[in-house]
Amino acid sequence: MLSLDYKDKRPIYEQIAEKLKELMLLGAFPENTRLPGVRSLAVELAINPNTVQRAYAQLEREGYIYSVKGKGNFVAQSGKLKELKLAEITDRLLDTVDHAKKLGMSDEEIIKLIRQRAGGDICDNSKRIDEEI
Amino acid sequence: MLSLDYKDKRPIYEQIAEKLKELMLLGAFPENTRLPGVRSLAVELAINPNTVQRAYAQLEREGYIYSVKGKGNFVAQSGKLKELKLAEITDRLLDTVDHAKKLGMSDEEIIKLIRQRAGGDICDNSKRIDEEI
Amino acid sequence: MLSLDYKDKRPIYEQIAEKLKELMLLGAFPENTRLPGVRSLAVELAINPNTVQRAYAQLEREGYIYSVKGKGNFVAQSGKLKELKLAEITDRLLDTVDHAKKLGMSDEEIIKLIRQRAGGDICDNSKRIDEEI
Amino acid sequence: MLSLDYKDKRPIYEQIAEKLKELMLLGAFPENTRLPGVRSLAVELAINPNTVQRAYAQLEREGYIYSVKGKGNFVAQSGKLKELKLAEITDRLLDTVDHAKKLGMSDEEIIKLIRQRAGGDICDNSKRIDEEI
DNA sequence: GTGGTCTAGACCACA
DNA sequence: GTGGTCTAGACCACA
Repeated sequence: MLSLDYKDKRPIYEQIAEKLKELMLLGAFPENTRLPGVRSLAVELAINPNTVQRAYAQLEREGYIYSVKGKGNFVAQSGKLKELKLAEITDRLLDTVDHAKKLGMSDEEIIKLIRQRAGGDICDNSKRIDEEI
Repeated sequence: MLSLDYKDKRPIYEQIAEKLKELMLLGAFPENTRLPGVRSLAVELAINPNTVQRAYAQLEREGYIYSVKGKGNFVAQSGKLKELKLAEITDRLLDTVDHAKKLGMSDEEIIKLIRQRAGGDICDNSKRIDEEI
Repeated sequence: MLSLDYKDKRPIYEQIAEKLKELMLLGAFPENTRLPGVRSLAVELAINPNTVQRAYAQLEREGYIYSVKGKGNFVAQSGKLKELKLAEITDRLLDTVDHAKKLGMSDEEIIKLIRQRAGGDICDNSKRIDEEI
Repeated sequence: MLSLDYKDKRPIYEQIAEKLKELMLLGAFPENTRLPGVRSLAVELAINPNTVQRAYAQLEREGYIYSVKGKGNFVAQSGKLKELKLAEITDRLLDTVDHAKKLGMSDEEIIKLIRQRAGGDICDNSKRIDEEI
């Protein structure tokens, strides 16, 4: 279910959190689904339970899951997840765009780069772009 | 000239390297300018010379500067810097775009988000695509 | 397991890296084998842990090993090692051949020298070319 | 006449020695030619006279030049130079070949690599090579 | 325990 | 003076 990459520089607990986050944001679990228990996941991944616990703690702190004492950890409401997903993506986009701009790149140059990378050239029927800015 | 953030998770040497990188990529120094000496920068930042040394070593490995024994550390050719700048930006863009796509977003949705953030909304003749989020 | 040469001009960390590189390229370790810990190797070689750390850091940068925080340093995939080995050898060959050519030697003269050194003399139907030296 | 590369990791005095060596080995100077004076070469290269002196000292130690007190430094006999040239090249070749062999490569594989690099394939009219070894 | 970072202080080669 | 290397010793995050 989850695969770890020990060559990855990020700590194991963060990789687990990240992977679970992705699965939840992609809608892989219905809301309120119970996640695998700390111990069973630890066994499955052949790692220390503390490490799994740490991953779950982080996910809870960020609002992706909620824990019920003695019951387990559960996936948050799907409304909440959608909100987190949008925030996650826009935050990262903003960061990257800000960085590119700080180095002197314009919005249109950035978009051009994305288009080149994507291979497609969908919006090329628009009028000369720069005159509108 | 440089400021350190001790709350930052990243190691000091990396912060220094990062900041200097930015300055160089922005063209803040003419090529072949001598950077502050290992010891003098250490005094200025109130840190150990070894830490500065480490930052400089990393910058040299990455091609941003070259060091001359007994003379100092010098900014690389501006041609080389431009090349590194483009690589740096596109790498980061790719990462972000990949991440957004992994979460189920299309190229056009990504571009739309950037446009919204930028304030402009040029390519709005495309169909509505945001309903999915 | 490793021996240091203090008469050698090269820094200790580089000697260590070099020796380990050789062992790995020769296939002395299965892939993913754990290398000796930073501290234990330091004790064994009677040097400072930082120096070992530096050697390991360089090997990691060059792709020979990967390090896992809290676990240790591990030998890279043997596929990766083979690739590095070929690169290492051809780089060095190129350098040497370039140097010999810069001093006015032809490819065939170079090959002849290697054959002489190797003991064999297979391609001796070529014209005499050594008169120039 | 001589150009320095400050990005080169080797010390300046070694670069000078190397360049002069090359010129002499290529026969650029008649034997017993007087080399430029320490001070004048230092001025020309905009470096410290000590550095030039060091280069000359090394060349003398290796037999490429001889110095006459109060007169200057002179190119060695061309017989001596030829001998040094051959030694220089074969030494380096031996080193490289030994290294490649230590990593498990055969003489013929090495020669093949050189041929590939050279682009030419001169000796291919010989019979199957491996059966002769 | 293990690697990663940092400090304080030293010595060396080079310029 | 300047960068490069090394030591001794400390602290932290992670497992």
